[in-house]
Amino acid sequence: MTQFTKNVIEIIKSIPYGKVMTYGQIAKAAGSPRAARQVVRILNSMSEKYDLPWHRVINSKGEIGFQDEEMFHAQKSLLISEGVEFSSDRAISLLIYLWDIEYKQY
DNA sequence: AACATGACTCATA
DNA sequence: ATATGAGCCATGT
Repeated sequence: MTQFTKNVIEIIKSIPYGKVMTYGQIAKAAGSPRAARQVVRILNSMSEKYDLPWHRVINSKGEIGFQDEEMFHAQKSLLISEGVEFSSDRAISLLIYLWDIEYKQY
């Protein structure tokens, strides 16, 4: 396991209930600013094994990234159950997204 | 035009 | 079988 992967897993696990982070932000915080795609891959292949709160990870536009309808609804349901509000079909509300913007200060 | 993002996809170890 | 790096490429800034 690379250090980057460890960091990514740790960071995703640290996302609080009802909050979200973006792929790119996780990559940056894990030490590899342009590795958003690797974060995607890690989520895809390791979410179950490492018990990650995968539903709290979204794209840089504040939207759910899934194309697959089934997965899209699964993620949306989980977020709604945590009190996350949506401003449109795919995008979460600014209020929740602010946490990610704050995180970018670090 | 250059650069950033990305629930991709593939080859390799 | 799992983990990793990298390439393709559309979309948007």
